[in-house]
Amino acid sequence: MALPVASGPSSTKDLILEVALKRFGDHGYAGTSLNDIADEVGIRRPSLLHHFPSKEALYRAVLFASFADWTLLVEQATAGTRQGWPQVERMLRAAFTFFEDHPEFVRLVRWEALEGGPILRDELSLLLRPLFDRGADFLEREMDAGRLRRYDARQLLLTGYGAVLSYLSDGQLMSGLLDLDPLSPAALAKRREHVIDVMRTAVAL
Amino acid sequence: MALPVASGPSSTKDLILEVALKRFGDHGYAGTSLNDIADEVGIRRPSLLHHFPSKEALYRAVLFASFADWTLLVEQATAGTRQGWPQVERMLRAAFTFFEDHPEFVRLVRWEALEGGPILRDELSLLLRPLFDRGADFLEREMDAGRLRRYDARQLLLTGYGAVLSYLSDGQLMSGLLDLDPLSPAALAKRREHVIDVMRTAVAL
DNA sequence: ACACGCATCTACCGACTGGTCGGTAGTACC
DNA sequence: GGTACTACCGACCAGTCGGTAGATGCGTGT
Repeated sequence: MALPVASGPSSTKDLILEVALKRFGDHGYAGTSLNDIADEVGIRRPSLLHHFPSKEALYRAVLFASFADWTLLVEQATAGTRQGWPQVERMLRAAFTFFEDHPEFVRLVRWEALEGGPILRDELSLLLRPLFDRGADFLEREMDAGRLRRYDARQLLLTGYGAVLSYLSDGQLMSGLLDLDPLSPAALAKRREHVIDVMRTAVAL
Repeated sequence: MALPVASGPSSTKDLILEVALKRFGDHGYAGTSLNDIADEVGIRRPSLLHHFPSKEALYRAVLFASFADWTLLVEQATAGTRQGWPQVERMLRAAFTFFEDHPEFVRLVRWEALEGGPILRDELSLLLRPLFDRGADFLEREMDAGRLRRYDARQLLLTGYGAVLSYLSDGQLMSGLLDLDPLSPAALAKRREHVIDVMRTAVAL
């Protein structure tokens, strides 16, 4: 009985998903061809289409698989009964760590948010909305209890979303504006602590 | 001598630029075909290629024209000698108004930041960097003078960038998470005041 | 030994891509 | 009345796209 290794996709299908996630994340849906993916997997395009019936089906599978990971992390990070700023910081740190470990996911989400195709509008929103509402409810509860400074809870969530994801998704732009590699561990740590610092000053009491 | 009307492109070339900006902003470089643009302009593709020698040349022209507008706005908003938070708020409001008026520009920048093609890396960064440095210098000066709370100035700029642009670029995602049209005047005003509110709390003294 | 099913292949399709070619109106200048 | 120029067009090019059809090989169960 072999140990399941985190980074070792055994089946061809898993390998396709892994490669597709990278390619879609790097170049978006329109900018990625099935040949690109198949070549990197080491098979021909028809073989790829044997595992997934169409390009859109593959893209959908990649998107939902990634999103499931994200949902799982949110569940873990929001378990427990912590309150006020400590819980906000806990969530921020968990999100940051997750995004650092899944940079392709961040970029995939950004492509999807930008393109705004039917998948996002009709299906992904339905999955995202509960998480968003839960976060907003938490913030509102804590604001009511006087443990956080009062803002519009939903707007605050979007501000955090933008502050964290923009940095991680816009790599080329960042490396043109900053002096060191924006995705290096040092730069990521700096970014993380800065966002937490700003948010703490803005919302903690 | 005719009055130059802001929204009236007289020549075919200007019309092409206008349509191309919209298409590239909506679907990105790879997701836009020259036929799409030519059809909307009302000419055939060869005629379009008579005005611009290639797709990339057209894209480049669109990008630099938009960027020139943005540079101009920054110049205007930073003229004068205002200090501390009032100047930060002034810049924030100017930027927000500009982005509201040029939604295609916001999305174009986001596509470019995400795709990270050679244009961004080799040329756009050179134009963006001075603006970025100037902003960072201003913030550092004001922090040194004790008129703003101390942060890493460059990180703070990036935080503002993400907070403002993410909302405006990710329209479909926002409309799935918020209840009213995220680009309606009411929603935009709400977003603007929220971002300013958070930033004021975070940096004003 | 044989049949079955899965994974993969080669070969091909129609649609579309960015780009080129030759040609044709209309117009301005000399 | 030439001549030259701009703006446009239809036809065509080679290449790529996503997707399909049919054959081959290979492992397994009977």
